[in-house]
Amino acid sequence: MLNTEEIQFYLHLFKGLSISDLTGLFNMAHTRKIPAEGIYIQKGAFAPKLAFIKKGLIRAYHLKENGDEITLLLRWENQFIASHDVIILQQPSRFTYQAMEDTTLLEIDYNKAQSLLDNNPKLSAHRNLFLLHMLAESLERVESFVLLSAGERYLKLLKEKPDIANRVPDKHLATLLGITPVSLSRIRKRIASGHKH
Amino acid sequence: MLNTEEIQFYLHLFKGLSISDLTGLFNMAHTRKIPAEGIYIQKGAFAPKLAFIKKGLIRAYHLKENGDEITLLLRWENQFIASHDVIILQQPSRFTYQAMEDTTLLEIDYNKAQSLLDNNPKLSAHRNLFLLHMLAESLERVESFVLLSAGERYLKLLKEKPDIANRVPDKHLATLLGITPVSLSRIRKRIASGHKH
DNA sequence: TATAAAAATTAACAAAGGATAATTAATGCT
DNA sequence: AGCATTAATTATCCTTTGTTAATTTTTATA
Repeated sequence: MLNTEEIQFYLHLFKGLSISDLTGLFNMAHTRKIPAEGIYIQKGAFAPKLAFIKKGLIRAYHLKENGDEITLLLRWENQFIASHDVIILQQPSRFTYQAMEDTTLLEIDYNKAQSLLDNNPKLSAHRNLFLLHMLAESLERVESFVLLSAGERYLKLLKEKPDIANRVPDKHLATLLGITPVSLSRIRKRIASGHKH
Repeated sequence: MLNTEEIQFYLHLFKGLSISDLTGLFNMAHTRKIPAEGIYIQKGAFAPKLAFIKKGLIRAYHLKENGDEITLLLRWENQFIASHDVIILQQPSRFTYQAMEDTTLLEIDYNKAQSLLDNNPKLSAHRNLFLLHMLAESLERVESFVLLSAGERYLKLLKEKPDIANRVPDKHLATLLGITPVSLSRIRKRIASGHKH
């Protein structure tokens, strides 16, 4: 299922884990391909699945009554993606998860993975590190809303993920930053004209 | 160190844990009292400590160049408090943690706790649940910035923690919500005058 | 390449928010 | 209780953002 190159890659990514630790996980994983614009998790879905993004980009969005979409989350290659409603809150997903590009996932049943991780201290320790990392990410995003202006949040996003602007329409970046597409367009204009923010 | 009533309380709080699981943790914990206005973690501090708030309220804030304070976090009784800079990012705390009331903490050395948890699967599983819970909390706060207006965020805060308004000055609630105290005052006026949002 | 569709920009106006300062209210302290 | 300090509100003015709609640009596709 995995070739030598991939094994090397994952051993490096999950450093500290042995090949046998990894193979247990990979044996219960399967590859899933989502075409661009395809839906990975439908709003209302309740299947506890966790996926590693090998390639591509997934967007989670909320659908407003008037039909407008608000993007809550973008996840890309080498990140994990899951509905936190399903996994953490154990409720149907309030959001829809859509591929923005042709996307390849390594998908795993969360409950099965759980029991495997629970019985392997080394894997448990890694899960712990991953959770801490995701918590830090989320806290940093909260900070950006409290401490930064919309323009500063936009610049920060571009700095941290420069290719995002070529992979996701600005209108989705705008709602991700908590503003409207029109407002982001004005911010971009201000930035382009050398203005401070 | 703990009386029967407290043991009952903690067994219920950390349900699924045995008394022996708990005592191991409590034996390495010590009580710390912070008077109102006192500092728990100074900006720049690097001590890896984790505390359970038995009583009181802690505020984490950022100090701007002009002297203004921006509140990032409020934590109260029966919640854990730690500098995520120190614990997760392993860097000196960028924020100051200050008690808003006379506060009683059960404090533990994070590194010592870690090794104890690492060697006890039941405790590890609980740590995992706590991390998931904190992640959910943080994600929900991100959602509130993306999906709600400032007024809606304020009403949501009051609904989830009604006594907060009597325990923390509005100016701190304002910056916690990402707005200025003046703006919160206007929002309160709009709400009082029966307006929508 | 031509055409249709979607995205981005711009405009105009209204609403909300930020900055500053003055005023009023609440709180703390001796 | 009286006084000083701090918090909250209000006012003014200016900036930013939201809303809607028109226009331009880009992208996708026949």
